[in-house]
Amino acid sequence: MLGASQAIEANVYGGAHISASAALASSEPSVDRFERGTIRRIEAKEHVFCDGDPRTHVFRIEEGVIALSKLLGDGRRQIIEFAYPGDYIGLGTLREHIFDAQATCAAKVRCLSAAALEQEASRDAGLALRLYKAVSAELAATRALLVSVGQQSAMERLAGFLLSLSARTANPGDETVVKLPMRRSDIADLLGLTIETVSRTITKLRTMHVIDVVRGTEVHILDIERLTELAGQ
Amino acid sequence: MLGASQAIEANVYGGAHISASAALASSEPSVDRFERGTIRRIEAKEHVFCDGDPRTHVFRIEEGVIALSKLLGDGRRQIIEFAYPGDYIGLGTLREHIFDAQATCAAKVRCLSAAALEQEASRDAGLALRLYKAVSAELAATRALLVSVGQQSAMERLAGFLLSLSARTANPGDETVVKLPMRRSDIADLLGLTIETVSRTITKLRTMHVIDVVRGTEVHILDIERLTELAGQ
DNA sequence: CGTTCATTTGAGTGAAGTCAAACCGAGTGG
DNA sequence: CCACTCGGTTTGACTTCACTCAAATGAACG
Repeated sequence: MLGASQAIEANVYGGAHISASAALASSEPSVDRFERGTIRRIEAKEHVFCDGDPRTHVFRIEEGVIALSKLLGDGRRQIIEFAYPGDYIGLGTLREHIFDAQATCAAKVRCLSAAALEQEASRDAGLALRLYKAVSAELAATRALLVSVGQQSAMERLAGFLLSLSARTANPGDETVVKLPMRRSDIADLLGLTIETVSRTITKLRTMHVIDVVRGTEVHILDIERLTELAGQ
Repeated sequence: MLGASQAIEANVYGGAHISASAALASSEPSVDRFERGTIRRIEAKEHVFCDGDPRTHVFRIEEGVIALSKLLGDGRRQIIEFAYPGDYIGLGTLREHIFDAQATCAAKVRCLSAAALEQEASRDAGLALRLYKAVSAELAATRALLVSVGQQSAMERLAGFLLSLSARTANPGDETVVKLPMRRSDIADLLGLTIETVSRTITKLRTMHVIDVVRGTEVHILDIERLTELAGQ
């Protein structure tokens, strides 16, 4: 059906710890309109929007990574997903955002009017259906993360995270080099662990010669089979 | 806008640990067609569908509770949501189910053709938009559960769960009596805990005189303020 | 070269897990 | 009506994985 739907299914089956909503793009002119919003540049750690802000826009990531997260009163934070280029954030039906969206590194996003999008979708079944599929894919990815956080050990979570990153962002053809465009604290808050546990687990994977880490931000997967085993099912 | 949307928002803001997708019902005749599927009776512990089954139907819960869960190879299980009467399960775009749906107690579901639903939605923007909103509400609920499982202590998770159950299922007017139509193991698998921890935590709440438990399955909330505090933010 | 921020490593603690046994209520059949 | 079973729950004793606190190391930058 849609050109994008295959990419979505691939993501979902990959058991993603990251967003999987790339279904809105379309070649129809009636939709392209929403692809023409202004570009906004975001600094590392800058917010795209905050918990409680009115939901005026939907954003498509053009460059960089945006972390969607919930901050609890005492400083604990859960990251819900990392949104990569092609992903949309801010979809939904609520009038206000209920999460923070913060860049983990310098990024660019395209701003699309939420009201215009919703209005057009109420007339255009094709667009509404793409919205449905985009959110469904995101739901599947969030459920996969929930399974990981609820049931798996630190090692399983981290191995699974690296594999999902690899499947999602590595150059096609070379799945062994994975860039980590976020701090350890972001990974920790995604996986429901602490910075120290993430660091120790990465170290363990290095001493096992399953991965190699270059300058802290680039992971080379040396033994993808072993890594897959370590990720559990 | 839609009559159901208010119910959805109430659920989402309630920080639900349970499903929140009651957006499909409509008074339009073109949609009512999908509300006329056959009723299927489900025994306690019986499956509505299994992980891997072709996704031929969407189901609306009419009675009882259905647990959506993922089973890992070694027996660990994560429950994704409890679906209550009015909720839909089996929505999405994948050709196969990727979760188990199992009754926690005797239940009835209405079976609706997934193909017919999707086909109708590709013509009817209103239906497609309702699908979008239903899945969006479910996404918000799943995210809330992820935050709880990823960041909160056993006590916080259980207190939050009891409150969300109370908001969702207690008789309007008396939010203090909550029926638990599932085993301790189901609660444990939803919250990412063990049976023993769930049991111990319930016992602690009882000795604190925050709740009272009748015959193991009926919780009386004695001090809802204290319970709310214990649930954290 | 010093400052700052992020990461790693170490030592000790604790919340939740495991294993095991006791308890309880609902059926069932003698 | 009681004894027995059976699934589910509770409680107890002990263990462990991940957390906390603290210090050392490393990388980036003016």
